Amino acid sequence: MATGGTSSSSEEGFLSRMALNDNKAGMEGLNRDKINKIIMESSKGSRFYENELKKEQQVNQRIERMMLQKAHITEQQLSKAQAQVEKMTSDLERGRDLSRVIVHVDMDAFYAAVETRDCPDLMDKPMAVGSMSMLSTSNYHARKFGVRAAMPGFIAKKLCPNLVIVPTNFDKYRAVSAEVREVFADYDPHFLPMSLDEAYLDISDHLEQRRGWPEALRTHRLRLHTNNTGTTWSISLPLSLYPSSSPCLQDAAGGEVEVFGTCAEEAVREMRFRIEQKTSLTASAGIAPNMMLAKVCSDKNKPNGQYKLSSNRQAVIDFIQDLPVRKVSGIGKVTEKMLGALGITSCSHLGQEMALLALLFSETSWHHFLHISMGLGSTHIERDGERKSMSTERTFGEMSALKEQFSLCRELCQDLAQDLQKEALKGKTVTLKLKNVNFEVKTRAWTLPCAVATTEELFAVAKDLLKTEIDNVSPQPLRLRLMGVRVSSFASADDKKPLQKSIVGFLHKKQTNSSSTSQISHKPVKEHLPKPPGLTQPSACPSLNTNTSAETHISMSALTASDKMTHEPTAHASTSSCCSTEPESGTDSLTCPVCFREVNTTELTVFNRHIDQCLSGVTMGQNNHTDTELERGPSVCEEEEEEDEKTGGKREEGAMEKGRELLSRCMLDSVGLQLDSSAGDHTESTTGPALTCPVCQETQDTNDLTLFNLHVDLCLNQEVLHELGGLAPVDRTTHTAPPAAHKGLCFRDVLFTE
DNA sequence: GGGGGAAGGACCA
DNA sequence: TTCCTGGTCCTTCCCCC
Repeated sequence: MATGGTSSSSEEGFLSRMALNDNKAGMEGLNRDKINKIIMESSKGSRFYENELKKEQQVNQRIERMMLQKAHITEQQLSKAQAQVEKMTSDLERGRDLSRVIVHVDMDAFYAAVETRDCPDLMDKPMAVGSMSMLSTSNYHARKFGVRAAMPGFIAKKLCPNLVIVPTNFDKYRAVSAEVREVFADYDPHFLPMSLDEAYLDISDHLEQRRGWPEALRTHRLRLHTNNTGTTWSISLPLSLYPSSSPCLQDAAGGEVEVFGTCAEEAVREMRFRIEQKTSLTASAGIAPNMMLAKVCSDKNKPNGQYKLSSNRQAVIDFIQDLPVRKVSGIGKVTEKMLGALGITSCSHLGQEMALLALLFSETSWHHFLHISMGLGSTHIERDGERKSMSTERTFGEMSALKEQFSLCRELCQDLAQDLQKEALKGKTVTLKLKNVNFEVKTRAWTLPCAVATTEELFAVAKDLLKTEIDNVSPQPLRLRLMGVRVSSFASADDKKPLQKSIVGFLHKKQTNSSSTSQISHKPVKEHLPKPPGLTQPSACPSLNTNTSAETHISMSALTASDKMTHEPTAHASTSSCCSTEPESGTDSLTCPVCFREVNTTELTVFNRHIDQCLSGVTMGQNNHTDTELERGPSVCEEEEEEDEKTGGKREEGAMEKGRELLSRCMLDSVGLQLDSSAGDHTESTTGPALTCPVCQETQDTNDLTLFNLHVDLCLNQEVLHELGGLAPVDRTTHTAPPAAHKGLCFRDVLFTE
């Protein structure tokens, strides 16, 4: 039921949001009114409906603000914007590239088609793949009833009582997708898959080669297929579905063959033919000079069809003229509605109102609109760069019990940790996503100074974020219907490189450390530095390895933590001189990884003592190192020191304590890493002083680093388990870190076991 | 005022 | 009775420097 005060006009508006989106192949000419009535009746009064109503109102408010803004635009502003648009238009026009042949291939009703292929009984029935909660796709029979992807199954059933709902089988779809991709690769080895059933290809190079191909290379034989019931049938479709200039011939064995031509349309027709031969599934394709247009074109003759847009400017402009904005990828229901409020429904309108759009929308948005209105898009297909985030989430019936919530949280962290491990990723930002029973979504994120990846590390952060949310609604229970955990801010490729074999490398004289300088110096210094520990971070750096001993020190990505704490200061030390290509020579000093100062000694014993003092805080009175110093490094350190003198050195000691602790912990990571790398080389590792465990502080009766590592692992695990009980996110209003168990960490003996 | 993190939302398949 | 999942990008807000 609509909330009080809901006017009929807002319901009308709401209907546009909830109503059938028939912007999909196979859904033209439906009885929209009848379908929408059923959808509304099924949805009204539900929490989902209420939430949609709320979102609709927010969009309406956005539109109102926009219209108000529009009313205040002066002629002068408009003409200025017009000049700006015109300049940009001519710049873009000059750069227009019509030389590439881009193809967008989309499998027809993919999941449904796979299921139908494997169960021909479904052939003539309306069917959908998914569940009563949600459908992934539907076949063309079902679409005639208004049943489509992203529709709940129970509503679909009301629209089409005879609908057969088949559960999803992603393993099967992945296998078929792999077969399809094998065909794609023959036309563009660098094709860009967008999902299991969709890809972009640049076939320009293929066409170049194809022109010189003999007919035999362009001839494909029709094959017989056998389905899983043992029935054999010819999968050759009527040739009319493959309109071609080339004849259908018979080969020597009497089988039918198809000869394809050399032009783009023929190449794509051949590709679709081969996909169909290989998988018994049909695909549709669009051929155009860029990705944006190819995507629109692939929808033109769906299903089992293709459309080519000529590579000349006028053809592109003509094609764009009457294209509804909603057909363009990237323009969804909200943008469509906002543009609609300005009277813009087609791409030609978009072009006409560009000056207005430049004043009402952000630069990114109106630039995007301008590209669309000119029919411009990317002509360079490149695979996505590095992954930006990884997440897992789960929807369930109402969950209010704390125990269940924390247990699920841990499960999600575990799943995510496994996924991260598969791709050897570690990230610094952990985000908890919660959707309550009213469909309100909240995300709560925390960024750590070190990259994390294990279940315990993720859970340590996620559970604190969850706890905070639970506390916020207390004494009411947190009534959830979805929970998710995401990790982002992955360590960059640079960070992953083993810049330094061990922390000892860092302690070498600066001139010996040119490699790390060259790796890092091109980036702004600040980017590489950890946030001031204890100032904005939640809890003890969970990058403490909590893995089992087998994996504790070998993780490559663990380098990120050590990089942050060991390489960066080095980079820092060299940053001051990085502009000079001349390495500093003749320096008889070592740089302290804690205070970043140069210690005038090359004696490790003396230097060790200095580090110990820095870490234990004994020298605080003399040093007054602050977290800010830790962040900025030596060049700023001195200025701060002067400032400190002026301000009487009043700094937050608690924060400093945290900073030292955090630093110590992150350095422990480095130590672990070093130990492990040395552990692989026993000839080097079995000499040296007795080893003192940096966690329990006890001297171990062994020189064997493998054994010693095992001991440290055990101690660390215990330490972390202890900590997991007491982590609390930082109070963002006061910016103080939560208390965490601090141990005066002395890892000198471990550091210098060379 | 700019940079950057957090939060939320749009959009896609 | 019942409305997904996993990802990217963008905008807005706020804090800090």
